[in-house]
Amino acid sequence: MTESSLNKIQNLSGSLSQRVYLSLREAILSMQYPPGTVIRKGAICEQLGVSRSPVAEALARLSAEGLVDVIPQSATKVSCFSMDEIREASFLRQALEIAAVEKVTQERTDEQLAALTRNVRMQALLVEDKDFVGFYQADEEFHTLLMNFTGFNGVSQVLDSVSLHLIRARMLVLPEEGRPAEAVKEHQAILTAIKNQDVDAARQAMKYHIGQLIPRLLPLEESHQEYFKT
Amino acid sequence: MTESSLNKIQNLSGSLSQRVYLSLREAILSMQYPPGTVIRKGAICEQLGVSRSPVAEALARLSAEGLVDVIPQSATKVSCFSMDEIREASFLRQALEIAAVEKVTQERTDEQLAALTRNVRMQALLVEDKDFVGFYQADEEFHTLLMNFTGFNGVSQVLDSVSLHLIRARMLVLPEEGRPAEAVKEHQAILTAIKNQDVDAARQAMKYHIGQLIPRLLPLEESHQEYFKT
DNA sequence: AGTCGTCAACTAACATGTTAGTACAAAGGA
DNA sequence: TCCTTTGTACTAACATGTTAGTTGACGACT
Repeated sequence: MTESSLNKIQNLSGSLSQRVYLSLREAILSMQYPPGTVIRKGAICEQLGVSRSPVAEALARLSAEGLVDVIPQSATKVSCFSMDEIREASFLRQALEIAAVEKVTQERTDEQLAALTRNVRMQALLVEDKDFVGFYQADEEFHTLLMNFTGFNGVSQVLDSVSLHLIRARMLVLPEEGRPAEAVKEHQAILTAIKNQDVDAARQAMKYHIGQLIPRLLPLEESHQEYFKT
Repeated sequence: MTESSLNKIQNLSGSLSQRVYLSLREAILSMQYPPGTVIRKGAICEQLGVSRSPVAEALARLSAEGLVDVIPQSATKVSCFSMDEIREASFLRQALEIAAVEKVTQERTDEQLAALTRNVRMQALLVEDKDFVGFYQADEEFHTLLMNFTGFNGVSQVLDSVSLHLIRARMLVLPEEGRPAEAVKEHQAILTAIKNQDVDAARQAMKYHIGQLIPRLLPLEESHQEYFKT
């Protein structure tokens, strides 16, 4: 692998710093750069054909988000998981998703309900066809739709930023037999509550749904010990 | 004002970038740099006696947090308020504080309850003495205590980062007659719910408490039109 | 007089040179 | 043999030089 494992930044838009940031972030979240990987500014510069300034800025942002740990004057590493961080991220995600689903349940329009219904139907079809990649995307879209239906444009990005560690850790979890089908059922429960404008039911359904991730992540601390903080 | 309105960075710790970041952030949040203020890298460099690199990095972080708007190749300005952003920040804060108070209500220890009780008592005394600055600090401490009692170390920082626009806007609200006393009562209601381990009451009390801020911020859009996005 | 095009001044963005702190390894002493 | 020490190689952090894009004002043309 002499060639870069980074996405070509030519395909991205924005300033160089922005493109470098997106490229590195993608590499980290997709586990192409697994936890513990040493990131050297020089190597990144060479691979992407840019100078050290935009790379430094990108790494500063990743550091602020907790995706990389900078050891001053020494090295920069992709940050390791810690079960505490994962639990915290799950807590934050739960808080945000619950608040969002409560608001949407109360204020939903028929169009919004229709869009969500369409999405969940699609999920069911994709699982039936065993198209798990497609289901994964539809799953993400379901949650993004909910966030956008709150009427607040930024909450989706905030959710992403607090869920970073979850997204990354989830890449390690093999798709368990039957889990996608369960997830669809949970989404349907949420949808039903939204349809009925039952705030308590929506909250409970969402709480349960988000809570399902942590137990599936727990075994990782044993099975991928090398990715965790000691 | 030839002399800097920025805090001296010598008093801060960490890397130069970090210190510049903290200094600028403080200036923005305290409204020393009101919305719309043009920030020139050169001027900051001169005032703080550093070169452009750490300033650039600091501004990049502030930009990512939404405190400054960078106009490419042209200028950097302290971002203006928008009522949408403020509503969104309030929504996010409500989501986090509610989740936190629910968790603390369920899992609280006697020591935690005692610390909160002590804090609220202090609040009442400070209001009685008309020490509103002291009350403001105790108020903040109350919420910080709650966050820390969730057991998650980072939630307090996440709360700060989503509440940035609220903190800044609140600087414009004059202390209304009687409001601090009301706030103490609301804190007492939250405390009582925590004491009784009544999750629903805690949620309702917190929701009400956080919700009180928005109506008090609404008049700003008229009275300080110059600080708002057009 | 009003409008459009041009140009000069200024800025952020980027590239590159310089400094200083860290880590690791080899050598010397206990 | 193990611990300490010292020196070297490497890195992030910082300073500074360079580029390119934007803005606003001035002047020419309508």
